[in-house]
Amino acid sequence: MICDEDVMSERQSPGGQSLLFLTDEQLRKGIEAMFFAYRGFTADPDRILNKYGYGRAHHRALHFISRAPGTTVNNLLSILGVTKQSLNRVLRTLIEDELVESRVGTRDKRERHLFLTDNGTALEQELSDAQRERMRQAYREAGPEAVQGFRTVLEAMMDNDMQRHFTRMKEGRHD
Amino acid sequence: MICDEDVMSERQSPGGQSLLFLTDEQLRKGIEAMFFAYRGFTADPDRILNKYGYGRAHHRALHFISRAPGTTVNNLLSILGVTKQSLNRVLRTLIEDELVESRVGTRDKRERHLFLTDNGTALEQELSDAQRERMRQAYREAGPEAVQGFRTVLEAMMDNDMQRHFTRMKEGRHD
DNA sequence: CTTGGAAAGTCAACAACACTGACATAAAAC
DNA sequence: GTTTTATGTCAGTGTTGTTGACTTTCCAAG
Repeated sequence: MICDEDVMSERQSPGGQSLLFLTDEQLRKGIEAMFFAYRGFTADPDRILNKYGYGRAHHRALHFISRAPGTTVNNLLSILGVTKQSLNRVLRTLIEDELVESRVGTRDKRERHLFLTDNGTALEQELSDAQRERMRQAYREAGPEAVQGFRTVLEAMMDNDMQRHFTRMKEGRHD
Repeated sequence: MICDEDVMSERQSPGGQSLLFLTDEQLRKGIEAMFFAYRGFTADPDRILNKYGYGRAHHRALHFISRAPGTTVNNLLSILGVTKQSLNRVLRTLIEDELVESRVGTRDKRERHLFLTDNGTALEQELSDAQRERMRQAYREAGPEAVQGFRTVLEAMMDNDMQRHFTRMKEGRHD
């Protein structure tokens, strides 16, 4: 599929550290791969969401509430990187449809803590199952070393803020 | 950053082929990495596009016309995976603004072949430079093996149609 | 206790970008 | 000569994002 010279020209410097010679062509291929892959990445959930009359924004909210149950609206805002008005529109419909529950904070009553209801959990599962299945397939095809590299490059591609969120997520911290 | 056990559980079967044990947790991390990374991937071009009053759709059109000069509208449609109405809105403004030139086909006069003008090439360069710089940075940080893996997983994540387009693109075929 | 400011929610207006459906024109294909 | 293909266009709609203005709630500092 992808031959070595296709991906990267590499030379060994005297000091032992490897210098990379990345041509514009090789970088452009990476860009296109990212574009096409993201389409695949979202295709399955999009189909399911459409079935229920929801959009990608609903998926994202469900995903991160599922990952960090009890998260506040503000925390979700900073993870998703949208305005509160935009998030609020989505949250409102999810709460109205009883997929998400908003509980007033005990320590700070201004804050709303978000949880998935049983229905919410069910939809999140359906979406997640589809997306994970595609991921699992890709991982299986590519093999373990490829997956390691995949994750490493993706992490290096994030903004600092996103890296922070990603790391906190990995560590199970979501306060 | 990412420890081995974090990414994938691997066992060596007697036959020598490695079996992968992918937990939902590991797959979810991959999903989140993809989400955050794509934001970083588009952040720089988005800033530039905003400056000129264009959007992501204009970038995509410019990119693929630059990659496949003389491509037809139909080809572009199938690459981008949008409706002709959606693409047409974008193309019209790019042609009006003299970033893209549309030439009637010689062999088949129904077809329009698309080319970047000098101005179009300039903007495409500006966008591409920013995106390639981020890509280069990520590749450098991650190292050559990681890049190989990155590309392999991305390709496995694409739909078949997208894989076809991607392969044709790689081979420089765009007829 | 009062007040400043943070957190959350709401309303209105708007823009980008996707969609569907219908229709028009030109040219190739049969 | 009819049909199909490629392209373009008009109108309407929906999701998701934006800004700006405003209110309510409530913690915390003075």
